[in-house]
Amino acid sequence: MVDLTQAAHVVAPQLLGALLSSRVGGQTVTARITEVEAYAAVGIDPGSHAFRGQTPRTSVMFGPAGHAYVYFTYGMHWCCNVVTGEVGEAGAVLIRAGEITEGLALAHSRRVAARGDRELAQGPARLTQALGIDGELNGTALLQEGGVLTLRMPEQAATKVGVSARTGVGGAGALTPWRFFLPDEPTVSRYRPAKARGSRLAKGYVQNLDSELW
DNA sequence: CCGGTGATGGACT
DNA sequence: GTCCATCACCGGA
Repeated sequence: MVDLTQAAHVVAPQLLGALLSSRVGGQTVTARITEVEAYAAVGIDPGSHAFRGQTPRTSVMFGPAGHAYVYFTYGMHWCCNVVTGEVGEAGAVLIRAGEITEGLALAHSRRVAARGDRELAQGPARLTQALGIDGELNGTALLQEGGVLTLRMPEQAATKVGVSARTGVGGAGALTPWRFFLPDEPTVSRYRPAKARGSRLAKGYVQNLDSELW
């Protein structure tokens, strides 16, 4: 069984294959998680929202594991994290992409721009949109039956896991390879290293590392 | 398939 | 004022 009170980068690869379901308006949409990113405890990860300490926005991250930290970004997008670690640590795993396995019609109605099933949840903001997740669900418990959001762990842990640097994180935070994904899954978002635009800095990052490296 | 760019608002320095 | 844990759309190849 997955222990969510462990560090985020330990929990993150174990969430690959997990099923995240939302029941909004009485209808269920389920995504099988194919890509995640880990954000470490307060003070040790410059890429984490919690790095500089607790603020009103990040208060959920400092609470107990197994709750959803949902935040708003770029003026229009929501992203969903699973809080990990002990209370006060503020670890989190960002759910970056998934395959919609239930509620395809409803997911398409929420994501009109998606050209096919694979694009429904291919990316963190696309996934929240397909599942109808927004800021109202910030702080929701994920491990209780009958909740609006439910996270069901995979029956078997993934044996083959892709590893890379995190997508939108630059600076010192880019040094830790804490993006994990299921190889050969079409729903994994295309890899775009931080600061790739016009910069040669991120060019050399490895896209797929052996799982032995972590 | 690929890279470039505008949209858009809130958190934080 | 600056920086985003991003997406959709456009044009070029």
